[in-house]
Amino acid sequence: MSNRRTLSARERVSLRAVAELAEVSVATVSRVMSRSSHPVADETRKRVLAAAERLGFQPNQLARALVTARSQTVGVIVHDISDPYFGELVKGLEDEIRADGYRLFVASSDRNPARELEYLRAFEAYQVDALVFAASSLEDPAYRDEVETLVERFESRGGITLVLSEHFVEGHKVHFDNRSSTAVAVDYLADLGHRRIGFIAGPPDLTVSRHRHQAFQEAVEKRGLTYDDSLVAEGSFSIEGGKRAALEIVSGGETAILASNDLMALGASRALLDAGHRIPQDISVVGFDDLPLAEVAPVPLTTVRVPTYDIGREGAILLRRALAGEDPDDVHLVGEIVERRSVAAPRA
Amino acid sequence: MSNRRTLSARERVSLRAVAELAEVSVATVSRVMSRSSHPVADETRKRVLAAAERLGFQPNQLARALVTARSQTVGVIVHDISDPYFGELVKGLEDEIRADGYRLFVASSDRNPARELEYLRAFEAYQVDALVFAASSLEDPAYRDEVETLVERFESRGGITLVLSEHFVEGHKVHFDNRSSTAVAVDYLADLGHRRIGFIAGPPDLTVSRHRHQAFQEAVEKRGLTYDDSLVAEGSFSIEGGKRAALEIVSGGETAILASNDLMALGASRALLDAGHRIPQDISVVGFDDLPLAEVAPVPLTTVRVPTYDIGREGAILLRRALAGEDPDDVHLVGEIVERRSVAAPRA
DNA sequence: CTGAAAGCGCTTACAG
DNA sequence: CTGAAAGCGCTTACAG
Repeated sequence: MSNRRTLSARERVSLRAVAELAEVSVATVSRVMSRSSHPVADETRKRVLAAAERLGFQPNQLARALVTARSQTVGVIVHDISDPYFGELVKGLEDEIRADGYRLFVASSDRNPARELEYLRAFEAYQVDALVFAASSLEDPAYRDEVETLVERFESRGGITLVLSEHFVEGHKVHFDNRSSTAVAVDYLADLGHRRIGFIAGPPDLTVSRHRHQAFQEAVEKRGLTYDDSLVAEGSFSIEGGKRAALEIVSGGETAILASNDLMALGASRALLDAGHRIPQDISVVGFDDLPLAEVAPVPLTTVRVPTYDIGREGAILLRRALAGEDPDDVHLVGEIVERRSVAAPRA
Repeated sequence: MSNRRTLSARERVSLRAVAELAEVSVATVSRVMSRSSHPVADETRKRVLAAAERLGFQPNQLARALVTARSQTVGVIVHDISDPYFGELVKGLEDEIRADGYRLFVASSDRNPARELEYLRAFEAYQVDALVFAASSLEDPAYRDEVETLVERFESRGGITLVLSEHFVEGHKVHFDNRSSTAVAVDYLADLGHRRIGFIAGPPDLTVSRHRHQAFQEAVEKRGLTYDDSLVAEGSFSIEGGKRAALEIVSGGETAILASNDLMALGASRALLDAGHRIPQDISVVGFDDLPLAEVAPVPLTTVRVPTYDIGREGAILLRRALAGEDPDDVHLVGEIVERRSVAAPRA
C-alpha cells in the first residue's frame, strides 16, 4: 500500500503501445479490439491480439464513449438502496442487462428532490445511455419541472428513459397496477367479512403512496365499507413507521390492517403482537410487495405480490430493445394475493 | 416517446458553444466551469456563467475524466445487491462519498468468479478512481491470481483499493473482526449454559464463511464444548438455506443454533417454529449481522451486530482521504451481541 | 488575465 | 486490407 504513490507514474497501455508492438497502425488495432466489421487480415489480427494480450491492454471506455457517444452505462435512481424492494429490482435489471455489456450507476435519492436532481445531472454528465426511474416520483412542482426539462434534453440527444415506478416521466415503461392490486387486497379482506379495515399509508410526497391510498379509499367505498381518517395513518414505508402507525390505528376497532408496503406490515405485526393482539385471531394484517422476508415475518405475511425482480428484468429487456433502436411496447405486470398466515375472517 | 429518433440529431452543448456565445476562448470557459484556480476577470466570468446558464451547459465528465485521469467514479463489488446486508453497506458508502462528487458503479458478482472478474475489468476500463471490495473473496486459486494481477495494475496507475470484507486483496481496509465476534456469540451462549451448539455455515467458497466457521470451532473447543460434524450444516447465506440447515441439524439434541448470518437465522427460526419447536424455550437461535429486519423476525432475533452501514461510511471516509493523497490508517470495527428474544438458558 | 495549441485514448470516414 | 488524419469535449502548460 505504501508504494502506491511512487508507482503511479507508470503509464496506461493504450492503443498506440499495442500498435507499436504489433507494428501496425492504431486504426488497425482499434478495428480488431472493437470487433469492427471493417476487414482485417487474419495474420494481422493475430499479431494485434498477441500484442494486446502481452501488454494486458484494456481499451479505455471513456475514450471510446467520447467518440461513439455511447457509454454503455445506465443510471438508475432508487429511493433507498438499502430497502430490499429496490435491491431486488436492481438485481433483476442487472442480471438481464449485464450480458449486453452495460454497467450500472446506482443512486439513492433518499426521496430528496435536490439530491435526485443532482444525480440526474451527474448521469447526464457521464453520458449514460439510459436513465431508469426505479423510484416513484416526488410530489413537488419545482422538482417536476426540472426533471421534465432534463429528461427532454436527455432524450433529444438520443438517450432512452425507462420508468419502473409511478412516475410522471414518459418513456418506456413497465407498468405495475398499484390501483387494481390495492383493490384486490381490499376485496380479499371484504370477502372474508372484514368491514373496518385500517390502512397504513406511505410518505405523502410520493406518487405511489398517493395512488395506493386513493385506490384503498375507492375500493373500500365501492364495497360499502367504512372509510374515515381514524382508520389511516402514515408509516413512511419503514419498519419503525409501520409500528407507530399500527399503534395509532388499532384503537379504532378495525379487524384488519392493510399496510401499503411489507416493511410497514412487518413493523405493524411486531408492534401489534407486542401490544398483546393476536394475528390473525384478533386482527388480520396484509402487506404489499412480497419481499423475500415476508415469509419470515413475525407471522408469515399475507401480502400483495409485486413482481419486483421481474419489473427490473422486464425493464432491462425493454431497455435492450430500445437501445437497439426498436420501439418496444410497454409491459404490464399484475399483482396477486399470496396467502400466508396473517389473515383470517373477523371474529363473529 | 415516438419522436425520440427524429430529435436525436440535436447536438450536445459543449464548451465551444458557450465560448462562442460568451465571446471568449474555450480555455476561459473551461477555467470558470471547472472552478480552476487560474485567474479569470470577474466580468468575463459573469459572461461565461450567463452563457452557460442560457445554453443549459453540462460539462462532459467523460472528456474531463479522459484528460485529468480522474473519473470521479468508484466501482463497488457486492455479492448480491438484493441482500439487505449489501444494500445497507452501499448506502453508508454512498451517503458519505456523494458530497465529494463521486458516483458509484455497483455490481453483483453473484459469487461467481468469472462474473466478478468481468466487472473488475469493466471498472478498470471506465477508469474508476477506486475499487471497493464489499464482497468477501472467493476461494478459487485462478480467480485469486487474476484479481491480484488486476489490482496491482490498477494501483500502479494510481487507483485506490478499499476492502470492506474478508479479502486477500491488500488496500485500505475497514476491518470487522469476524473471528472475535463469532467467539463473542459462542461465549454468550456458553455462559448461559449451552453445551451443544449447532452452527449454520455460509457458502464454503467464501472467505468470510470459512473464517466464521473456523472461529466457531475454535471458540467451542476453547470452552470445552462439543464440536462435531452433525452439529454443522451449510445454509448458503439465504433464508431457504437456513431453513434446510436448521432442520438438518436439529435432530442432534443441541440447545442452541448459531447461524452465520441473519438471513439464515430467520429461515431457521421459521422452520424450527413450524416443526413445533419453541424459541427460545426449546432451542435458542442466534444470528449474525443485525439486519434491520432482525427485529421483526419470527421471534425477535438475538444476534451479533455488524455495523454494516458504518463499514460503508467509514470506508468512504478512508476513501476520501486516500483519494486526496493521504495515507489514512485502517479502521477497526467490532461486533457486539444485541439481545432480543430468541435466546434463553437451556432447560435443565 | 486571455488564448492558441497540444494532447487524453479512442473511432471512423477517406484515400489508396 | 491498411493507414494518415480529423475529431469527440475537455484541460493545461506555455506565451503573451
